[in-house]
This record gives sequence, structure tokens and C-alpha cells, in this order.
Amino acid sequence: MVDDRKLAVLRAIVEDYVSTNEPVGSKALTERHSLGVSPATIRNDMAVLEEQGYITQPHTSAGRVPTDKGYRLFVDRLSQIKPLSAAEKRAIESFLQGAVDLDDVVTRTVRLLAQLTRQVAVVQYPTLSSSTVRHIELVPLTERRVMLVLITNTGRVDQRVIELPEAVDENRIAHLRALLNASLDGCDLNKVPDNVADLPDRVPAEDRPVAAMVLSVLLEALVERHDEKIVFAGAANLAAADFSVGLREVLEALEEQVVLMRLLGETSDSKALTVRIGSEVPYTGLRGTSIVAAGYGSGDKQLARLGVLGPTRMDYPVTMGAVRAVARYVSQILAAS
Amino acid sequence: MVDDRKLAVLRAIVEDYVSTNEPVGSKALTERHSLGVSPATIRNDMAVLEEQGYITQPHTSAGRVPTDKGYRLFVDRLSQIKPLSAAEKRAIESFLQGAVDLDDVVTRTVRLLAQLTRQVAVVQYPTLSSSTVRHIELVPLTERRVMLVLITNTGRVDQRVIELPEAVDENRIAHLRALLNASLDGCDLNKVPDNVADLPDRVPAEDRPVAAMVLSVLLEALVERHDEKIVFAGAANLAAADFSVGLREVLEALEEQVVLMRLLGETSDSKALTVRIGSEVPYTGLRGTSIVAAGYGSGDKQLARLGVLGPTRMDYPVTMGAVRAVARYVSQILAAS
DNA sequence: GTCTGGCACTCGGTGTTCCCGAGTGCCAAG
DNA sequence: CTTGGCACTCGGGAACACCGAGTGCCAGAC
Repeated sequence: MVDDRKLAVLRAIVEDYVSTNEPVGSKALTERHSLGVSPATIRNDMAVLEEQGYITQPHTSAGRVPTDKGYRLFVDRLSQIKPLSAAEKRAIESFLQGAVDLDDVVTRTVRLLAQLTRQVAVVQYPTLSSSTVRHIELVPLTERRVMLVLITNTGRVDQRVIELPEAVDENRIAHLRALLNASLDGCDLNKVPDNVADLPDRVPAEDRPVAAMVLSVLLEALVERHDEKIVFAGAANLAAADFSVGLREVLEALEEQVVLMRLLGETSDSKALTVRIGSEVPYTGLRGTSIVAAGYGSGDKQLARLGVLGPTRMDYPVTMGAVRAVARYVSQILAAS
Repeated sequence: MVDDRKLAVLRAIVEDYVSTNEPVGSKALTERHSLGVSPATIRNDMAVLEEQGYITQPHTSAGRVPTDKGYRLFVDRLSQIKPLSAAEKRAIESFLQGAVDLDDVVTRTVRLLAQLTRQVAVVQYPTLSSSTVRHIELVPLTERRVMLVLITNTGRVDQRVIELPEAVDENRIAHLRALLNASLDGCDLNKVPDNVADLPDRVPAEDRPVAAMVLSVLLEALVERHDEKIVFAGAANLAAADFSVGLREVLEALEEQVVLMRLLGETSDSKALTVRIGSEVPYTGLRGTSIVAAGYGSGDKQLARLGVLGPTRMDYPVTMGAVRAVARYVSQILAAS
């Protein structure tokens, strides 16, 4: 009976604080939740919870506020991920359905997520390294320049302009293209380097410099794109929410690809939902923010991650539900295309 | 002597207000600028300037602040665009030099501009409609799906997945591809519809449905992309600047492609520098902001526009210099590739 | 006619003080 | 273990006074 009630109190505090954004006192608690005990009892419980580090008071004689540890306990044991309403699900589907290419999928997803959660949404482009080569194209632009276009099975298209060491006519380019495609069609991107290592040996001697050049650009493209693009949306939602840290810092972090990368959590390999609360966020410039992220990808392989960033004081059940749902739908869409 | 001095006063007011962000009074003016007259005289001039609508006072007994009309006069007649320092020019060059493809150019440009002006930078992707076709590629994905890739002379690459009405083998696809390229190579995008209208008649009867399908997707891609992508950067700079309007509104506007489009001013066809001040901005949600924009593009044809958005109270000479310089450099880069 | 110094007036912003009320901790009784 | 009572704390808002920058106007000087 004892400990159970304390947990109930903690849950009530989190819920009230999230919805009112004001420190919650013992009296308000008994009024809004039927806990069946008096304010005085609640006070005792709160004293214990505070001692254990789950809640804190901003100043003497104010209500209590959950600590990061308190939110953590709430997320882990006191709440259930809230499924989306039917209307929301329909909205997601129709919103993502119309996407016309990969770019479009990502753009739509990030906006959708921002709108759904009323927070800042972040979506990472699918990683090249877990895709396979669908086609490689060499397009002559001028005599000494060709454009390399790399198309993967995830629908991603990369292009690079290559300055050739000498003028090369179209036939030789075509030959090279055929060779490349023969070697690489369906090849996992990770294995591209191995599969083309001997390419210069397979072309006429005169073409070797050109082949080497093309090859080096191709490999470079593979490596560089490894750290992938990340986009975000919903920055306007920041203005409403107030962080303990200035929102200038938050905006700065959002424009730093590298930081965003770390925030989404490149670590976890599964598609599971990850929640980082306050001080758990691996970036000191973002005190007072939490991140809910999940992996997505066709099949069971994770291609990339997406998530939202918001104030520590956020509605975790709802946010987690939205992130999870969107991750699933995007995975579906990608699998279908 | 008379009117000249009033203009000098207006210029001084604008400059002081921009640098201090505080209403400027007659006494402060005489101290910071050697106008050679007493505060009382200035006061008389200010009274006239106010009557003519160039300046205003926030409340009785405070200094004066320029109105939109005042800024306009300042920009048109009282200031000179400030050229960039040698160091800044070098920074621009080295920053843009490393760009590897069009995406990269745009991304780098927008960041550069944001950093240079310490405002929000906005860059529009080059418009397809003023480019020409460099190459069209059809890549078979499965028997019934091909990917259409459109490469333009500006280095832009567009892709679309096409669901075919029937299974089609690679040879027929290759034939179609050859036809398309023969008809469209070097063709201005505007004229693509005309040049391919008769395509279905030029293929074997059995291929007509497929050709029609491909064609419709191609045309659709041309139309849809007509309203182009726009990116922005430097939102963090908003936090510092204070607008008369909440920055929530500004952030919202920034995420609306359509609004941004209008802001950059799709109207003007030349590459000239455009300045819109306060109420001149064609979007009511943005009271208190100004926009400095310019067209860019290889040759003398404007491909798209870029610019910055900031508080009305901005340093116009410096901002205009930066925008102009960046527009020129980007044009160069694009012309070279 | 134009400029200047003087003067009375205005009023926004800041610092001070005071008060209220929500909330707490503790204690003794149920 | 719970509850009602009670004294205490302290942040935040309202009321208030003060200061100083800035103004408009006017009479006199160049």
C-alpha cells in the first residue's frame, strides 16, 4: 500500500505538471486526482519522493516539480505509450501516401511529425551504407567532364561532377559505365570498394587514368555520404514551449548536423523507441530538453532514425505514440517503393 | 543648407538607432556626429522629419525612431552599399569552392549568408524552367517499375519512380531512353512538352501505353518542380534580434515554402538587389521585418533568388553588400560547373 | 530668417516597499 | 499510519515615488 501510493503520487505530479506547467502542490493533487487521502498524507509522500530525488521544489514553499529521474521513472514504469486516434492514423497515411520520391518522403515525414507532436521533429535520411546499388550512370557533360549518378534501391540518387584528366569520347564513357554496372549492380554499398578495386586492370591501358579518376570520385561519394543529411521542422513550436535554456541554443544545435546526429542516437541498432530525458541528452548545450527517437527502415534492418525534441516537460505517452507510429508508417512506405 | 542637414540628421538617426537599438535623442546626436549645430536645432529638424513621416517617437518624450518610410529614404538615397572586406571575400570563395554538387552549393550558400549577415538566410533552388535538359535516364528497377532521372545543365537531378502498366523488358526501355534523349538533349525545359508530344507515335504500337506513361510522369515532374524548393539557415540569429512581432510567427513563415517564395520576390526578373522594408514585405504575419534579396544565375539569366530576412532595424549597407557579393559568387560557381 | 540657450513639462523605467496567498513542515490527536 | 491544525516561508504582483532623458516652445542673438 505504501510504495504504490507514492508512485501514484509521482505519476499524478508528472501529469499535472505537464498539463499546467506549474509546480503542483499537495492540495491541488487531492482535488484533481481521487487519491483517497488527505493533503497532509500527500505531503509526507512528497517529502520522501523528494529525498529520493524524484521531485524537487523550485523554491521553498512552492509546489513540486519532477526531476529528470522522476520523468525517467514515469516513462519506464508509470505510463503507457498512447496509441494514436483513428483520425490521426488516417491523417498520417494520407499525408505520406502522396510522396513522390525519397526527398519527398523525408520532407513530408518531418513535417507530419512536427505537426503531430507540436514539437521539433528531426528526420535522418536513410543511410547509404545499408542499401545496394541499383544503377550507376555516367553522363557526359563536356569532353572533359562527366556527371556520376548513383542510384540505390532505397530510391536515393547521388550525383557528382568529375573533371577528367583528358578528353574522353562518349564510347569510352559508355564502356566504362557498362563495366561499372556489371560489377556493381545489386551490390551492397559496403562492398563496392572491394568489387571495383580491380577495375583499372579491366580497361584498356589508355583508359586507366580516367577509370581511376571515376573510381576515386565514386568511393569518395560513398564515404562522404556516410554521415547523412538530417532535416528538421517545427522550429516554430519552440517559441511556445519554454526551455530552461534559451532557445537560441536549441536553434543552434538544430542547425548542427553533427549534434543532431548524436542526439538521435546513432548507437542503438534496433528500431526500438529511445527516450532521453534532460541530463541524459548527450549535449550539454541542451539542458532542459528531452528527445524521443526511433529507428525506421524497410524490413527489419534499421536505415536511419527519426524523432522529436522538446522540453523535458513534455507529454511522453503521446509523443512516444506519435514517434512510434510515424516510424512504422515510414518503414512501410519505404518497403513498398 | 536646410534640407541637406535634415537628410544628414535622418541618416544619423538611422545609423545610431541601428547600432544602439534605442530611440535616439537630439543631444546624443550632436555628441556622436559632428553636425555643427546645437541640439535645439536638431529638435526643430526632427519635428519636421516627424511631420513628414520619416521618423516617429515610441512615446512622448523619448527619442526618435525611423519609420519604414525613413529607412526607405535611407536605403535609396543616404547610404552606399558597403563592399566586403578582403578577408570576407576570401572566406566566401574558399567556403563555396569545395562544393561538390548542386545540393552542396545551395547548402553552403545559405549557411555562408547566414553567418556573414548574422541574420536568417534564404536560398531558392535554381528553377528548372530556365535550364536545359542534359540527359534523361530510365533505370529499370523491376519488370514493372522504372526510375526516371532527369539531369539538367545546372547540375540538378530529379527522379521519379514510374509504375508501368505492363512488364517491359530492358531493351524496350533502352529504346525509349534513346528516343527521349534524341528529342530532348539540350532542350529548354519549357519546350520539353512540345518536343515530346509526338513521342507515342514514334514507338512501336505495343510500346505506346508505356511511352505515354513515362511521358506523363516526365511532364508532371516538370510542372511540380516548377515551384521550387527553398531552404533557410541561421534561425538562431532570430533569438538575438527582436522583432516587433513574436518570433514564433517568423519561424512559421520560414517553414512555409509558399510564403518564402513570395518574400524573395518572384516578380523581379533581373538580378538586381531588392530591399523590402517593414510594411513593404508582402506578408502580414511579418510586421517589423525587412528582406534583402537578389537574383543569381549563370550568365545574365536569373535562375533563382537568395536573400536574408531580419529586423527592420538592420544594417542595410552591410547586409546589401553581403547579399550582392554572395549572389555574384554563387553565379560564378554555377557558371563554372 | 535661422540658430541657440533656457525652461517647464511629460512619462517610461527602475527600485522600494508591502501584502497576499499558496505551499510547506511539524506536531499532536484520531 | 493518517489527519487536521498551525506557524512559517517566500515568490510575485500591486502601489508608489523618483529620476532622468527627451521634448516643445519661446525669447534673444547672429
